[in-house]
Amino acid sequence: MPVLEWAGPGSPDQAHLSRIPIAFISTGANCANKIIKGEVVHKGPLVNLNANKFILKAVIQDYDSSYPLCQTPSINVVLLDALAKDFNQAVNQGDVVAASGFTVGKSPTVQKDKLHPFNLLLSGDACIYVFRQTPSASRPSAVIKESSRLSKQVFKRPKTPKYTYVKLGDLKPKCVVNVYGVVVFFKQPFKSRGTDFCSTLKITDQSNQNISCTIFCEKLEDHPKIFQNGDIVRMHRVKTQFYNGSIMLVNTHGFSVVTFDGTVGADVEPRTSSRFPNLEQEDRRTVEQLRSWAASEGLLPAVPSIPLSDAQPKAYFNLTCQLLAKAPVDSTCTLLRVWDGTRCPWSLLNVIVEPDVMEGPSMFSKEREKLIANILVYDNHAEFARQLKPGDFLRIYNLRAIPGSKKVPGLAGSQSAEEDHLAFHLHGGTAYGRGMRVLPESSPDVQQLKRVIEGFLEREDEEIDEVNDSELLEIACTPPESPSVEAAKCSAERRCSHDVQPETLADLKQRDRGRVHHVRVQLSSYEPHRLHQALKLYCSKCTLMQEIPDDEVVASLFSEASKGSESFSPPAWTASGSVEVPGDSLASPNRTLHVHLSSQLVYERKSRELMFLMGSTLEETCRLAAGYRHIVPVRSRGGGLELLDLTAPFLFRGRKRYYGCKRCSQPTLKEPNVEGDAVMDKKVVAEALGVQLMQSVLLMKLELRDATDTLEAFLWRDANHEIKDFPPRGGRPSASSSFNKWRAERRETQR
DNA sequence: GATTAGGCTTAG
Repeated sequence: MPVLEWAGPGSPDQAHLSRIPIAFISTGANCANKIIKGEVVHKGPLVNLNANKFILKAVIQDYDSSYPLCQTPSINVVLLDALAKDFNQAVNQGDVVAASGFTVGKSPTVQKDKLHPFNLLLSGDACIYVFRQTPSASRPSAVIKESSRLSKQVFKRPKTPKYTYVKLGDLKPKCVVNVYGVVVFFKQPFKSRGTDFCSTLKITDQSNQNISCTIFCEKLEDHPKIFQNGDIVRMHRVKTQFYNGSIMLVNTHGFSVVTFDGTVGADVEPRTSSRFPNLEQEDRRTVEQLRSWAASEGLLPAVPSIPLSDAQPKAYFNLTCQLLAKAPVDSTCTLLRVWDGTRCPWSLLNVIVEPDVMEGPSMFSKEREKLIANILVYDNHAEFARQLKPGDFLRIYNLRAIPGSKKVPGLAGSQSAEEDHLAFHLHGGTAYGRGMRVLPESSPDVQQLKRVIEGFLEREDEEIDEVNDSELLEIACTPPESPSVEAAKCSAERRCSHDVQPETLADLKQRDRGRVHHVRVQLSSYEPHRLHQALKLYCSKCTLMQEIPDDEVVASLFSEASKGSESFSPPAWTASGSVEVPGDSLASPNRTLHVHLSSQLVYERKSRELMFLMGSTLEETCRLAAGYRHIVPVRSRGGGLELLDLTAPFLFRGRKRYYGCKRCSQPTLKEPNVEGDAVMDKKVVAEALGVQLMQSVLLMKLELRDATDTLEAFLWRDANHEIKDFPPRGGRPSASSSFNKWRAERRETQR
């Protein structure tokens, strides 16, 4: 029996089913023709046991406001198979449901969860009715609206549950409550040692009690969205506990939180991930009362953060800024290049990283560089920084300005920071709320920041125009071969010096191919917009151009290759061994990593030169690549070993990856010839493996236009660097595929 | 399926 929607007037307890309060449920009670009704305060994941066998656990809290909230009975509900699947699709946490046709069993978890001593089992003929708050807007497609059983019944829209809030001075131990409070201390969510993220905050209200709260949630979006002290939080279903002699709050089943700006007079805009934040007029009143009380107590800081122009040496401060670019420095440190439109009066530390590891522009105009602060973020924050994108607006908490730092890490390890320079560090750890968060564009502080930045950009544009004009004038006035009066007059053009007559695009297209042309055109578009996306793989043998595969694709090829558990015998020239890698869950069981080394190299004590690796993930391969000169991933197939699909790199060398051409390679597993003093390199390995090595090249596609026609042009040449394990995200394939098409046509016309 | 943290500066 599927999950049925329950909408319209009436309620199931008026039908042939009579409602039984959750408190009365027991194995002795007659539950035939009984219905229970309540709110889903917890919805567990849908677990697939095997083919078409599913289980889902939920907790339903009695839908009866006559109980004090901390005594309202809740019961575990176990749903099986089709019903579990339908429930998973159609019901959300917070929905009100009714259930019939259930059986009652003893709850095996009563000692731990302190919920109802019995649980409900729903399968087969059992039925769940869902009440929808906004039936037209959010009806899930899986929900079947009417059925023979439902059509006879008329249901009543229940009243929205009315929440009561306990003042922080009235908290009693071991109760589940709803509270409001003004934030006086907070930490952004950080990864706990368990499975969840943890938020720590301290709140207060008119009763002048400071109450510590700890929130554990797996998902970041379920955590309170606190931007600064003075923000107001409303929390539903937190439980009170005694710790160190005082009462504190921890979230419990059905927890939800809404945060509001604490500024008197600001809009009462809820910050929440909940689709139905359930905001009543009374909530607005409460927020406004707390705001004016907090203002009178001086709880809202005068400024949310300090601009770069006011940064003082040795001080810790909060910074609101925009991320312009970022780059990993080493495994524990990431560089964030940020600005807030103001200029720090101290000269700032310059951190040098390779341009190709920089995400975002690697250079800015001279004027803008003066406003950019380099921030080194460490440890847990470097990990968080991975998910940031250039353009994001950030608030960085407890940032430290360090004067005259002597050393900076990574590539610049030997680079000494000059005296009197100011370095910005976000140290590891969360002490004093240290951390960062992305602010939404709608936030008033971001709006203010954008105004300052836009003011700078406008001035910069004007200055660039002036610079360009004068540069062009200089070029135009410098006589090339034959100075002409006309060239000197025309200051807005660059001229080339060769003597091929310009022609129109329409004419050019009529001409035979293979000639050199000279055109005067406008650039109407180009791609890619980021240099790293211009990096492609190119086979010099067959001229195939292809995109660097996405890390996700490569990772899936590795995981696919590690699944095969066929028996195999490694080539006779190898020395082999294996390692058991413990799996971290049922879904990822133990794996075996097989390592094959060349016996010859082992004999010559050069075992770190080359390793054939089988059963590893992409991540493990990258990690091992730090300790081996060459790593070749392999898989078992047909009783032997073979290379992975050539979409994946066939060779890892340190952070560099090498790819083979799918068309031109004839992969085989042979021992590379490294006799005597021969040096092993990518070419030796590729040759032994029958792989046609692909080169890395830069390719840009330009869309040219003049009055007569348009034309695609390719700009390409050898890339001066090799492919490293930075993610080639967002590279659009169109440039390489249209390049391939062009080459194919060109070959056709040359025949 | 319980556990996580329980503010209070890194030491680059």
